[in-house]
Amino acid sequence: MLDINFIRENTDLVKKAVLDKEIKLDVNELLKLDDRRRELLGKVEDLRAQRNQAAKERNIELGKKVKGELDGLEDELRKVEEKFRELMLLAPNIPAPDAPVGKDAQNNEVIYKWGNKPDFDFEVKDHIELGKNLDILDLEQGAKVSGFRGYYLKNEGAVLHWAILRLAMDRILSHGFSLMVPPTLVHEEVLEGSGHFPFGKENIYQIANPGKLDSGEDIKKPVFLTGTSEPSLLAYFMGKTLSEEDLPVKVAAMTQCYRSEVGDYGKDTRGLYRIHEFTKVEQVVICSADLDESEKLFKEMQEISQKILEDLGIPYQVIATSTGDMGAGKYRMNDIEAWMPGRNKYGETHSNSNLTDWQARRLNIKVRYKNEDIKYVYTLNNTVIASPRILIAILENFQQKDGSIKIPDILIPYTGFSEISSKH
RNA sequence: GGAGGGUUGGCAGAGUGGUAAUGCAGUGGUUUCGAAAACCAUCGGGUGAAAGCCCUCGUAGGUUCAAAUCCUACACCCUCCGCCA
Repeated sequence: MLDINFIRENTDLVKKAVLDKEIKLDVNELLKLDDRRRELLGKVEDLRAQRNQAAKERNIELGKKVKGELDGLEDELRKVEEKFRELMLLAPNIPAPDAPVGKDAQNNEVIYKWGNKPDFDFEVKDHIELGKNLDILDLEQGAKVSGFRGYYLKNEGAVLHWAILRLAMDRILSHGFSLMVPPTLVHEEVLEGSGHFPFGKENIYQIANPGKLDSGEDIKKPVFLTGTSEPSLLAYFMGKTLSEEDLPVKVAAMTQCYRSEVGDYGKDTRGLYRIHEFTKVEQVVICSADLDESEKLFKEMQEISQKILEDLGIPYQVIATSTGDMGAGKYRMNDIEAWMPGRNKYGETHSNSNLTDWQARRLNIKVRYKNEDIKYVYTLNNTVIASPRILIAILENFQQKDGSIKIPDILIPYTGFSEISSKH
């Protein structure tokens, strides 16, 4: 969410952001609605002041007269405010001045490359074939049990999954992030707060049977499965005013993530790349309302993710996402793409975002400074590791001629084995 | 499954129909070599240059000229009994 005063004073900037991010919002309509809202609010507050005065004076006659005028206006105000809020939820954050402008991923810019792509002197297999041959991945049974995009990891495959997640957990703990186990079933306002609603609503699963009340009545408030732990980590702080010395808040969680992928029919239909549920270690930072500090923390998180890939020995590139690809709430977003030989291209494995105060306004998270100033905090979030997608890169980059997989040294303490070869 | 009690600012806590006491903590200041103590101011949110005005007593409805207070529904917390692990 943006400050309505900011929208009034920087209308052109907001209109440009709406255009660059391809948001369906008529800024003029929003401003007109705000005019009407202010007008009504003024009248209503005036009448309320009269009513309060009448009550103080026990002036029942005046009170009755005021009530008559107030009822209709309050009703209209409620309707106008509801519509106003709807449009406000669509107003996008202003992207960073150096973010590439463009409507989609075509306009993303590669800003950094690391590592040498492996040079195979044999025919490269993809993770599907490797996984099947080594008996560590079963997509057929996954589909039978869970439907399209279902999977089983087995044997060393399952161990490898948890090994890399444990490595990621150790990394964030050593960087001073505190661990949470947050809900993955959340209410609508949590996803609205993070900005996943209304924009990405179709990618979120809703629970069909949210349960019953003590009285035996069905629960009516909808419940959703989160696609990342970011919303619930942030929502822990919603409605709170933090103290300056509490910042920056650095929290992280490892949760199962659920995505319906309804907007991506026919995309990446094979293997572990695009699946309905996966496990992710995610980090969230809440910091002072200071752009420089948030950019510093953004960089810090970026380095944690890059270092993990470097320690694993996986070639990658860092992408500055374009305005159209970054999402409405974001000021800046960098993706990391890991080299995936089976696809013969880079595939997105990480995403790091700075949302400045856009989420904080929705979630009402503030900071009180020593001098008593109160401001909305800035929020950031970053992928530390997401598995099994990252396994694609590991299996495919470290495959050997005989079809075995060499495990990166850094992972051996977590796996307990240094290679996966077919012996089942 | 049954029976009670409760929810008011960061915390404690008054307020049972007339528009939110008070204390502690916090912040700024006076004093001090410095601190403590004391004293003064400030001390829920919004708007505003300020005065002021509006909002706010778990949430949502309702009754009333007027609701923290009365009514209805719901949420959450606590205690006890039962059951289960």
